[in-house]
Amino acid sequence: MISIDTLLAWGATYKKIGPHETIFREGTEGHFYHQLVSGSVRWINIGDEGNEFIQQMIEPGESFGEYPLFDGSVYAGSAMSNTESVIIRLHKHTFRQLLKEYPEIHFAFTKLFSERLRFKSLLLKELSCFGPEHRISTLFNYFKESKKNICYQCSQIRLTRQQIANMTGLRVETVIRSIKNLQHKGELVIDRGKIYC
Amino acid sequence: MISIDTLLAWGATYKKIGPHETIFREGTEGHFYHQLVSGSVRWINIGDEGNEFIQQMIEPGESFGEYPLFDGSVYAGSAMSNTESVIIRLHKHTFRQLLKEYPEIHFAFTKLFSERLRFKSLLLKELSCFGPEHRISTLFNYFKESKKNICYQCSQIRLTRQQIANMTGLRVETVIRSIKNLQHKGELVIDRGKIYC
DNA sequence: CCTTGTTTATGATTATGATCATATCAGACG
DNA sequence: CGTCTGATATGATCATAATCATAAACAAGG
Repeated sequence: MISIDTLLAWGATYKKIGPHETIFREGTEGHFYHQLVSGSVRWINIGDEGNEFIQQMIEPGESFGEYPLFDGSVYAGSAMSNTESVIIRLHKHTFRQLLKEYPEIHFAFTKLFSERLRFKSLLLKELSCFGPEHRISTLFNYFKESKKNICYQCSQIRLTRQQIANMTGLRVETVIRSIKNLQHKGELVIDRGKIYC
Repeated sequence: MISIDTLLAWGATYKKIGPHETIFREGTEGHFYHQLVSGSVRWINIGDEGNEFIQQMIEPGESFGEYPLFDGSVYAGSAMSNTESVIIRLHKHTFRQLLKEYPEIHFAFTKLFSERLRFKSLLLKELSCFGPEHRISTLFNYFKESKKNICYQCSQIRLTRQQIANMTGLRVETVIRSIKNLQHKGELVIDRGKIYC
């Protein structure tokens, strides 16, 4: 979102994260702007029986955990690393100063929020109105258009079926069976378990 | 969101809307900033068999349909009036000029977006991880805290069971039965069909 | 090449919310 | 006051995804 140079100039610091580590926890106060430099992070909620809902998979260059910086409330979800990762952090106060200094960066954030709201609205509509196959199909289309969680050369979905389940409110088995059905309908291709669409 | 005076000074115009009218339609281009002055509007998606998902009930003073103003894409849902309403509109271009002129208004919008993202994240978590009673209970708690869709004197929920169903991805009958259960558990009170919590 | 752990796959059974069918209630209005 | 309409209520049945159980495939590492 923000160039590394700008962040460093404003006093941001790097932080190295091991695999399967918690970066921040739902319900706690947030004092930092976070941006992923390398690796992979997921932003999740955890239900009663430890079941996970993935709100977003964060890819290098993307920011995460921003709500507290704008509305002053606590984190709405937890951030966990999938692999060894590097993040860059900036203090909340400095971040807000930076936005005031650079209105164009502020507008970029409003645009980002707009797109995220759009995606969450889409997902809500899906979870509420449609069955498994439709949900998965819509999710894949979104990945394709936004070039997220997908290899942009070979169109391979870079998520496990468990992760897809955790993004659509379904169980692994249902995802596996639904994807099979979508293959039979010719909507996608499965080769050695890998999904291409 | 923005004071009527400011809006008028920048050339906004009033528009009167009859009951059950469409203000804008999902998938079409958006050229206006909309703010509800009086009446009631809902922002919805419509599924395959005409079933409705209510993304938001808009109350006087609130703005709606802003995504296209920021990310340049089409409307993510349709806006329909529930009752006779009055809205005030400002051209997209003028709106963006206004934001540049008043950074504090821009920050107010970022905050609003933050809160909306927070709510949508919460709902997604609910739809994905929890059953009917939990969903409804969480929704009511949100109404209580945010003072939305609730009479702030008597705590009466100002929504029909059908509308609650359309916000939680459930059917009316399920909502009716779940609310009954919540009453038995003492989580709320039902009097002549009205829900108090 | 074999071993180990994770991911994908598939069948059988079950539980839950959707659906269908009807009935009752509350409020508005002439 | 009766009439009408939209909302709430309740029982019976059904369909679908969850759950449980188990197996096969694949990737990584020595």
